[in-house]
Amino acid sequence: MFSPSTMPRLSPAQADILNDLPGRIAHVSPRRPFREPLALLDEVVLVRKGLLSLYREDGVGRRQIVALRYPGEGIVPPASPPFFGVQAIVQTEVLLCAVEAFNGYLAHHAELQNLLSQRAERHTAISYEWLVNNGRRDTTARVAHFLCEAALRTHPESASEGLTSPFTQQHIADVTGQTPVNVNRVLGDLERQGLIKRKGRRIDFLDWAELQRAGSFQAAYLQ
Amino acid sequence: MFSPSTMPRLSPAQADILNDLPGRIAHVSPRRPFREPLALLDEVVLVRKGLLSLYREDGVGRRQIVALRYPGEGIVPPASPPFFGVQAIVQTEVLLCAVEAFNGYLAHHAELQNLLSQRAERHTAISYEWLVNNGRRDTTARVAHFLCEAALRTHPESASEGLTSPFTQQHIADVTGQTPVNVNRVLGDLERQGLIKRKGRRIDFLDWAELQRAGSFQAAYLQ
DNA sequence: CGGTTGTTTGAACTGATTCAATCTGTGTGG
DNA sequence: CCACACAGATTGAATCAGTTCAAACAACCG
Repeated sequence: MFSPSTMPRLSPAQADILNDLPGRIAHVSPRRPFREPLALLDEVVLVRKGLLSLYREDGVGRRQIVALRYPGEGIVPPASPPFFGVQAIVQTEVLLCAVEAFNGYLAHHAELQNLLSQRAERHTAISYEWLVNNGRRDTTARVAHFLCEAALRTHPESASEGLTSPFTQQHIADVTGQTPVNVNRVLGDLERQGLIKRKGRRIDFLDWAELQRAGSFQAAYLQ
Repeated sequence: MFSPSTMPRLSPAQADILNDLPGRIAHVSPRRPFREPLALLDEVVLVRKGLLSLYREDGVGRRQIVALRYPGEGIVPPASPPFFGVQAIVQTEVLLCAVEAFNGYLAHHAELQNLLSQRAERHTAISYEWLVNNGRRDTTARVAHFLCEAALRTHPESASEGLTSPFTQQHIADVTGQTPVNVNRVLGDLERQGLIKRKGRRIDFLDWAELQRAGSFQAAYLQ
């Protein structure tokens, strides 16, 4: 079920269309890649529950997560074989919809077209922001920024309180371009600075304003 | 004039459509930003000659170039005010086309739709690749990679020979997320390693295969 | 309970930044 | 044709952020 209540920025009308879409449900385990890079991807993938990552691997086996797909978001397979792989961050439920069927719907539902172009625009904005993050900010800012973004993307209305992080420190390292060891130290720093408080997977934000400042985070790019 | 001969990956039919597009020609100087971040951008921008950069600025004034637009490529303004700025790398000639007029053409020319979605796909691929570059590769690889990409995007057929670089070392630093000082050292290293040879703006590739290896460059993502 | 996955910590090392100075090339005006 | 200005390139020395390697620890699960 696609539902506006659990999926930020999804209108009821848009949810209805997604629920009408033909296709099959699949469950994706975080353990192994769902699709390897360059493997055939001939269906539109829509996340219903959980969280997917798109990643690239460098020649040397160093992994970089290049995008995330939260519930209500999806992946439209490129015309040429995709150079990225897909792997779940947590146990994930997806709707797989044949490209032709999807395009059929697309042609007749302006609302779906809108949704798609909005999402594309937003994902582009996020890519650019990540580029700034990895290119121009120090590791502390990168992690702080990522935490802010993750909280806002999961539940915008209560982002300032924190999030129950689905990510391992390795994941955060793969997004922010560092080693898991350093991510650990940075998280420790943020905690010592009184910006966050960790208990298990839960990360409470103790000072939302200051955390955003530490990450040079400005929510505008998420629209 | 949009022409397949000077614009890689542009079919004659696509060139015809672009040449039919209504709009005004403008000349953009590399000195100052064409559009500041968040400034109104209500026209489609199409590069006819030259080279544009899309950039973001961090709070601290550190600049990151997030995308480049070569001749035949363009910028479709996002629905919300763009969080990126636009600045020319060299003196550039653009066609500015009102969004409504452009959308009118778009609705009636499948070929233009194809062009647009191909380009969008390609630009996404490049963003992801840059993310890997900045996140996971050392500075030498980043510069080598960037040189390979730049040569291929300007003249695919003779990329292996090198390029007449329109970029200052500052530009390369802004793309690859480092300091211009270090870019200088890296270029020196590449030259000392016998991979490139510089005379002024001209960069000759002495060992195309090895340069690609040094940059973990695999052209597939450019399709 | 043993195995696996993830987190935490320490110590040594190194690549890249920073800051500052110098050098080179190009264009402009006298 | 020279003098000057300016943008960009080059080099050196000191510093530091982040990596690497290695090991211990904690939490979770069948």
